[in-house]
Amino acid sequence: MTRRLAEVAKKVGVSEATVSRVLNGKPGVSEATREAVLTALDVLGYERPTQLRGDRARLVGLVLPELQNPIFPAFAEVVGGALAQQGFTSLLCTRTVGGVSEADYVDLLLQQQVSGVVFAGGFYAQADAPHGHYELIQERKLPTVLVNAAVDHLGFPQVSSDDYVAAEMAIGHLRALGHRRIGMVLGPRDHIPSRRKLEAFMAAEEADPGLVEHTMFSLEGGHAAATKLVNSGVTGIVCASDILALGAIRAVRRAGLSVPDEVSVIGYDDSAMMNCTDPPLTTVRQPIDAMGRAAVDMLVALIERAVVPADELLFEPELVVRASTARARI
Amino acid sequence: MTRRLAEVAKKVGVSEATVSRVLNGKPGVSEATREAVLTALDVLGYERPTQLRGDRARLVGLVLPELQNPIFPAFAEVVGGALAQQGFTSLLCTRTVGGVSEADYVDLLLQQQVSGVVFAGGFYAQADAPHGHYELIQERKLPTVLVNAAVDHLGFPQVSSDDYVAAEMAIGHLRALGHRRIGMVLGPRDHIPSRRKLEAFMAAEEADPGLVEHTMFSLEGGHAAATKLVNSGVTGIVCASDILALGAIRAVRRAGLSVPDEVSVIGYDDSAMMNCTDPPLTTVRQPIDAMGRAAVDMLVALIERAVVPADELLFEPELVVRASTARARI
DNA sequence: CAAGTGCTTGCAAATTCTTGCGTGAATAGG
DNA sequence: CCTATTCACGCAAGAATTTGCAAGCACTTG
Repeated sequence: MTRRLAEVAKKVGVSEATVSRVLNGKPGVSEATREAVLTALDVLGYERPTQLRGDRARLVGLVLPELQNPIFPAFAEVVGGALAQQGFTSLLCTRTVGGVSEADYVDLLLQQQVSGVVFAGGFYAQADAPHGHYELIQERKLPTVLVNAAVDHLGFPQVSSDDYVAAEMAIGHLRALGHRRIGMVLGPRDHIPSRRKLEAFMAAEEADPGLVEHTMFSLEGGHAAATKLVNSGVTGIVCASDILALGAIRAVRRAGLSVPDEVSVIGYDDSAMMNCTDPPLTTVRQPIDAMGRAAVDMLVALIERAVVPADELLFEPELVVRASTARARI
Repeated sequence: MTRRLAEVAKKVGVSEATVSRVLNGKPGVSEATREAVLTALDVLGYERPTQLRGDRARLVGLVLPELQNPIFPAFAEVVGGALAQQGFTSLLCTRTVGGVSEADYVDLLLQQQVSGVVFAGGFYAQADAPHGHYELIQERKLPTVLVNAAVDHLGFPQVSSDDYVAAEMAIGHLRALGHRRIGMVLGPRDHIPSRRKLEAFMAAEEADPGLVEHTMFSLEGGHAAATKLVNSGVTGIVCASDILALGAIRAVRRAGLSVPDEVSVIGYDDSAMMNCTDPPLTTVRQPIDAMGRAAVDMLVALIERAVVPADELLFEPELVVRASTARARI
């Protein structure tokens, strides 16, 4: 009935093929014909068929594990801003304790016909967590980018900061200050970024596997883990997040020691306000600005059907020396 | 008999399936057909069965102005958790600098058929900001709850912490410590919670209107405002947010003075990590846990068609004395 | 608890658009 | 005047999208 392209073709007296070529800017159409088609297109008010995902919603899901650690809100702001610039709207999905799981959010996002998803700090980073929902995403060919180290077999493009180098920097900084007995507070054992940091730790000279503690990413976790390390006599503690580091500082003080005079503490992330803490926290900064932007660029490329290799893009972290680290006493 | 969806389908000359797809924003419908269906829907005054609307998505929008101030992520966690317990999923919408406005998010949420919306710190709190999108919500009768003081005429139920009392507490605390020259750093002039705090300030003894500064809610804003106040010789500064207070502390130190020995600073919110700052911040806590839960309860009641008065539920804040305030020197 | 109503959704058919290939016309060169 | 080359264009295969059918699901009703 409404053979729209065919109608235009008939009006101009050419074949559908020619009209199609004009619409797509393909060569092989004479200037006169092209113009005639263009005019008819205009007159008949032709609208190109909606390129489904591209034009429909322009929604992108951003899935985060929590909002307590300020790095995640900060990352959300970067990604949200970058997406907005490209004409996308971001939907922030945060796992809640008693409630919505990552898989639930994936279902939701698929149902809402989002154009793509950015995951940060999700289950993909934990070897023992369920990964079924990621397969679902792959089946549906939904453009997806992961932020920070993931388990191996997923095959999504990734944007990460280099955990190995970050741990090296932190340990190197402490060793340069004369620390020899250095402890590490990491996330769960199956957490890939923590594993990478552990590798760097084990590669360092005089590394003592007994001085590595695994815990949850919370202030209390950092406190508990650091208490054990302090009891083992460390003079320097490298933490896998700033929150852990704040917990560690509290633990050191509870033990009657001073930071940084007796024990140095290094965080990771450089989240907001870490320069307002007591003492201002020495930490390894994740370049979240660059990472967020890169993740969005990749995602948009995927959405536009470009071929993006499922590689991991590694970003170099940066040591930010403040006042929670000092020369070793002894 | 009254196959309502079928009726629309017949009128447009398509199948029920197509109408259903349009109603649910599913892909696979041409733009022309979609428009035709939408028109017919409008003409025939189709209303989707009430149950489907509530049951299908169980989505609630949570609209926040930013994520830099940790009070907003914290609030998002509370509300998200409370909603999850009630079987709702929250969609976090954050205004981004160059990008998506509050009105855009309202459009989006309406289009996504959310069951309700919670606004916190939105344009409703600013007298001079555009309010058109709130009217749109009222027209559509979308259940909505506002958090913290709003301009008068909107008529949504509200959950607020009592700004007047909060300011009284802060000022009372400083006066009890012997401070007489007290300054105040507030948000924009048209910001209702700031106005309420100003009222309390003006009602206090010896209040000097010259010691009130209005600024943006950012560390830099607090810094700038506090610098002026310090130059005016205040010994105590009451700030309208913790972030402003951190900026104020920085300003006091830049002026070569000490907090709290020479100038006392009080924040507002008691956001996370304010006990880790240097010095630990004395602040007035918003009971966000109770507020968030109350907001969700109200919203759920609204969604279930209960009658909820469009009142303002006032929550009592709480003074948390840490180490950024001390007895006045002189 | 079966039957019915109203809506949603998987699947396959129908429609619409894209593209490789070949034809024929116009032009140029021999 | 004949042949080679180029170029626009249509044909038709095939890729992609839209649409209806009918099964299925959630809920109500007899």
